[in-house]
Amino acid sequence: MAAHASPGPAGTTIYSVADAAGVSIATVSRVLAGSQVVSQRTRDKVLAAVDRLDYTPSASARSLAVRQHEALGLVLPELDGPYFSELLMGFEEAAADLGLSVVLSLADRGRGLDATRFQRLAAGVDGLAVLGGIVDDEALRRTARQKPLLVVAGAETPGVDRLSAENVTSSTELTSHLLGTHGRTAPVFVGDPDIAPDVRQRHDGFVAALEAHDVAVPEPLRVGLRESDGVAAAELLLARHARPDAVVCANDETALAVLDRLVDAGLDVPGEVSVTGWDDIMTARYVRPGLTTVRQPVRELGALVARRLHERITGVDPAPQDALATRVVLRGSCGCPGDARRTRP
Amino acid sequence: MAAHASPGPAGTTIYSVADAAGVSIATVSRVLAGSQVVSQRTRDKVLAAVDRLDYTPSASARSLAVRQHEALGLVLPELDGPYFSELLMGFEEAAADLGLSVVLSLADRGRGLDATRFQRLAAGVDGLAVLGGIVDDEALRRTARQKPLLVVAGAETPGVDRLSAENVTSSTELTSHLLGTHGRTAPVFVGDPDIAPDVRQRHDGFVAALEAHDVAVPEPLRVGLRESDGVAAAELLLARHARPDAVVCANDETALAVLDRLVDAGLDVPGEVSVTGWDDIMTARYVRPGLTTVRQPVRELGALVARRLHERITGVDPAPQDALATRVVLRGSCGCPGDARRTRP
DNA sequence: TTGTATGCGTTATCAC
DNA sequence: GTGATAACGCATACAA
Repeated sequence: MAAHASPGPAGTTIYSVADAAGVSIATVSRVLAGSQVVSQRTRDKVLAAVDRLDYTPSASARSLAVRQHEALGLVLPELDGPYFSELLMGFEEAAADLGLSVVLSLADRGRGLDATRFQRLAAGVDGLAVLGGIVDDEALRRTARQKPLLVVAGAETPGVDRLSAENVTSSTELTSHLLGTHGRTAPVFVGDPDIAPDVRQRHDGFVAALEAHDVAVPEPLRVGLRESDGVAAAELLLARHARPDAVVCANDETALAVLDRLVDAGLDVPGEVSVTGWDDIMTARYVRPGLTTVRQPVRELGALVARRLHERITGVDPAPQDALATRVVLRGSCGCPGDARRTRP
Repeated sequence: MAAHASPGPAGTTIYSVADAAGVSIATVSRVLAGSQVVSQRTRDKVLAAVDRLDYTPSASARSLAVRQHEALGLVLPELDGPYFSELLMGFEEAAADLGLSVVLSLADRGRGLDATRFQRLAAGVDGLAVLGGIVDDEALRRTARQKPLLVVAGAETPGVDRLSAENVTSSTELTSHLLGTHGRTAPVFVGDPDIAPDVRQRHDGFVAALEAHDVAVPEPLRVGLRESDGVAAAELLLARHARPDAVVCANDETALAVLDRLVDAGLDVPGEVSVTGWDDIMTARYVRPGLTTVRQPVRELGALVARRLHERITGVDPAPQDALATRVVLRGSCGCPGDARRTRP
């Protein structure tokens, strides 16, 4: 065990330092701000005092004075899986490079983030990014009127900017690959388009491909995005009289579970049925057959979001930005010559 | 596209509200604080004004006044893999429940977090948690003197509290299982004990088991914790004249890579060689044979850290806390009847 | 029940 | 080059 909260130099303020150095607080402030006008001699005195007293300026006092929090907010769903980690990493790194700290808020799956917490978060930052579908539109618009706000991978909302990775086109490409190259004729989409704008767009792309190939569009299997949802979907699929010959899943977690459950039930993947995912998480490379999926530049997206926020905060007019390009990654689960070895990122 | 930074009700302060409601700022403050002394009539007037003006109190002004940031800091390495996500989730959730926000700082792998950023972070929170091995001891001690600081899964540092999951005992248990149940005689440890206190403790447990079984203790294979490090380790192992019959890896990422590479090279796992990991990440359940590993209550750890920090901030004397218990998860890769189906969490 | 006045720790605008 | 001093926006002790 160790020292409890401490009597230490806790109450050290700019006044203490000024006293100790025999100067005014203005001078201390100047020195700490790196102003060039102060003489070398004074500077040294001040720095010595700062060091001796172990002084750190109060962040809130500073924020209050400069009218800036020098912080960015980020609202994410409970993050498991690499998607959110990556997004967060990209965001944090970019923010740090800009000298901004990031305050993070995680929403409970399902419930979303309540307006109060959201507002409190917004109050402590200069701008914030919110993953699509977590905060309701009304709260979003209200906040957007107060400070820079960006919705990531979300639905279009009047009055609020957004940024995301491309979905529709690559989903069409992926599905067409299944229909064309692998001659699939009865594909099904696993995922609930209403659960998230991403999923909706992926479904849209799926539908577009089917229509282009004159294939009847089946109702999507509306399940969530977790492993357990994939298992449930697989059971449903297995119970059907007419089984699909291709399962296009909304993300890798569900796809992996489906793949696994199907193989388990004795089906030949990709012989009888193709399975695809979305995200290209680590496990996608390790399973056999390797999971065909779509890779998104998630980290870059996170970084871009932070930089864009900063631009808006500093008043720079941000250049219009298209959705970030994604890439279909072909492995064995769709029917491609599943290289036994996996494709490295 | 949407509204740029906005002329909106940005400069709305408690004074505006007071004016609009025809009361003093003290009353506004009271209403917002939920004080019961104010009359219903006034309360309504104020609330109406707040709503009409879309007022949100300034976080920094409030912090300055109450001398509290109502925020917790968390310093993590760049988080990939579920370990950090889980820790973060547990931490954030507990913090949110306590009404605290969390500001996150990610350290570049290797370099650690520079003292300046660390200090800036510390200045904006009431207490912070740091993952072991990221910030140097000196900076740690200095900060610990100023405000509650907790090191998670770190080395013992005089004057700094810490909290972690159990490592040594479960590592001994795991290794003994290899030596006893599976009759292994030439195990090797993959991981650098100097890279992190966790790894050191796992190695310590490994060594203890060998000594208890009168097995010569080999030099550990000092590599990092990423997949690529595991690949490198596997190559090294494969090149040896005398190959080990058990590979105890410091975490799952490296273990999976080792497992994969070994199987690839034609070795029989677990016939010729056992492979084990640590963490029980998702992929561990999906590979064949399933990866034997150790599961840590990471999320609980994160939550515990946040609560403990809060206790110390509020002056509660925290009860002494042992390391959190971990659990060995036996799957196929050690030689156990690798249930083809995986063990669910 | 409500209002007045002061302090919180900085930054920044003036003078000197 | 340096020092008073006024904001910054809120909480709160004290009066009324």
